[in-house]
Amino acid sequence: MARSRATIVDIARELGLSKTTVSSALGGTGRISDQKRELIRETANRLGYVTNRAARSLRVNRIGTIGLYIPPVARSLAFYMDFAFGVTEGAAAADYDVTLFARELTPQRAFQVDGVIAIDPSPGEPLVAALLADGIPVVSVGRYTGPGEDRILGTLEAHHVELQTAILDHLLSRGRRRPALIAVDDAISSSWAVDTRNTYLDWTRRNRIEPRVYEVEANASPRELVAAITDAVDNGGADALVCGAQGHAAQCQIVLEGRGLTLGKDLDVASFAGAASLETGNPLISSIDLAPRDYGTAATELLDAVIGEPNAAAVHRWFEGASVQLAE
Amino acid sequence: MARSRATIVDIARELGLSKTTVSSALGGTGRISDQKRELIRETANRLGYVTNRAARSLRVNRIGTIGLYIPPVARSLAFYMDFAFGVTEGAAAADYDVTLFARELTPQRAFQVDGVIAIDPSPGEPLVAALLADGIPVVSVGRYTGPGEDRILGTLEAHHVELQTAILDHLLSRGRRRPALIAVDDAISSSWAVDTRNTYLDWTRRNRIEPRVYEVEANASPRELVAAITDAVDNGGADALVCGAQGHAAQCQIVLEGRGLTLGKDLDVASFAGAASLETGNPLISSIDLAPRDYGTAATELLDAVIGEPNAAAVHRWFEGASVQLAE
DNA sequence: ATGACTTGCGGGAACGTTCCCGCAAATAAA
DNA sequence: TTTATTTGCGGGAACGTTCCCGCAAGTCAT
Repeated sequence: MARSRATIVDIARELGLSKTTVSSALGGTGRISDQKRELIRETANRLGYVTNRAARSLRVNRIGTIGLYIPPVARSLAFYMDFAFGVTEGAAAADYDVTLFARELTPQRAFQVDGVIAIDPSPGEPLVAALLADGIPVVSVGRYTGPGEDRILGTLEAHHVELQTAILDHLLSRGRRRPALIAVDDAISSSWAVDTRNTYLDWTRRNRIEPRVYEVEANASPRELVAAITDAVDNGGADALVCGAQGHAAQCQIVLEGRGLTLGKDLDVASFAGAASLETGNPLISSIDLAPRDYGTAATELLDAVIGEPNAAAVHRWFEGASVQLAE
Repeated sequence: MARSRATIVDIARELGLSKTTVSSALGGTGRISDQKRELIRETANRLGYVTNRAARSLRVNRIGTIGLYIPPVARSLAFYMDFAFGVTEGAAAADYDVTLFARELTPQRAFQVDGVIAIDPSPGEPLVAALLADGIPVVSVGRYTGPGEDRILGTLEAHHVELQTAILDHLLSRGRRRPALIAVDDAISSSWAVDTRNTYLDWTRRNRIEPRVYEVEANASPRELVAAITDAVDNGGADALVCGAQGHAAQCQIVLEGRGLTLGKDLDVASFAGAASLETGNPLISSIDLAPRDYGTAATELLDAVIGEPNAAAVHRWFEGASVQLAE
């Protein structure tokens, strides 16, 4: 297999020391003279030593790995990809590996992690429920509701309501009194989807505006999306389109400009999920940058913290990295 | 931490047997009577036993984990997401975990895997080169060229040339003699990007057709894409648009229909990367379904095979799961 | 009956760490 | 000087598996 690597005893033998000394020198523990510690470190990477995680795990009873669960319904969204890489980044900093959880995992695999991050879990998501039932530390990004929800150790949320309200208020300040919401359909009932809908409805109620909600599937074909847009503009009389799903604002732009309309003048377009390059970079489209990468590392940090004290009370933390880009 | 689980000796004690017996019963090795083997299996999952992978890894000198490397330039493409989940699926079948490799990995982490799958590596991709230099078994999906390329143990490729040629031939059979290629720009020089360009150019040469190549960035803004499409149709006189990047065909459709053109009549649109729901499902758009999920599991199977015999000659394997959907 | 062979199981070492202890030498306090 | 205390290091067990043996009892051929 992989050519056998140098171990801690190889280093010890090389220097005429004991493995205990080498171990504590490398681990930063114990009482070792500074010169000796440095010497050990040098020879360690001279010999190409890399610590055997299996042996360490066995000894310290810690896996050194966190699981990442991404719901199947959303797998095609680029947001989750960036989030995933944010997680690996944060994990590397805290010396964790990240393993991908497919939906159907055997219970076997569930125990090969110190904890898991579940992003946008649907209510009662079976995998999350199973993990909770087994006592695995779980951090939910977005709120989880369902069986075992009281065992969730940490929840990380972005200020969706405030950010989205800021965009709606901005549209209003630009004189748009008939903004329509192009929403993803209810099949995704993550707390984000729920918040989005409620924020819009509450906002219309507060401002005495008639709500216009147009539903499309998360992975809608362009045809369906165009239909929704057309419906909103022609029949609904919308003067602004607010898109829930990533990528939709870009499509709106193409459709509207194809019809000879000018963005920012005839109509406004805004995006609630504009993290990807598609929406950002267009100064005419107000959008929320969820900063998925940072979001991911924040989730890892939270998980690391709650793994540390597994029977503390549930932690709720806000992610402050998201921001809103207002048009003009 | 995780509440301590039953071990193999717990089972042995419970049944008055030795740990050796239990181990071989569970592992399917050794000589054990069938009743006893069954009895052991029963009590194992009665006690909720799950094998400690750290201990096993330590003993058998095998990690039980494969790394998955996805190039940063392409992270936003849904194709890779599906591919990744295909990998986890195949990995689970062969009892591997899958860990995500961020670009900047410490050498430490590189040794915590039995092998890695690199999808669409750019020539000389530093991470792949580093892995190869360290003797880690690497399977490349798409061809890898660059330092250490002779140490690549396996390469998996789809029949891009044949599939793409089939689409181009089909366009020609429909009377389209001026198909334009909307290609991703040269920043992505994976073998796929190279093949795509060459296939198109070779095909135009063979058929004595003037090539029309329009470059956009992989993550082009809609504005840039629209510009390229407009350019191709208005200035280039294209009668068909062939899209290299995923999602672009869908945008083409919107733009063209927005201009009052009818797909399949006034103009044809085809996609070389139509795996996502955006392109498929539209019978008017010819497209290649790369079957990313199956592609991923095939890659895992290949990796598993080459890990088995690390000093065999390099294996090249064709992925047969991709298919082409022709319009009409 | 005697020998050869098979079946069913157990003892014990080893994988590479970490961590609890112990112990000598050096230093500080008395 | 004597007595504490600190500093620097090493011995050895333990984590949970797997795997090489060995050994008794049973089966079969001679």
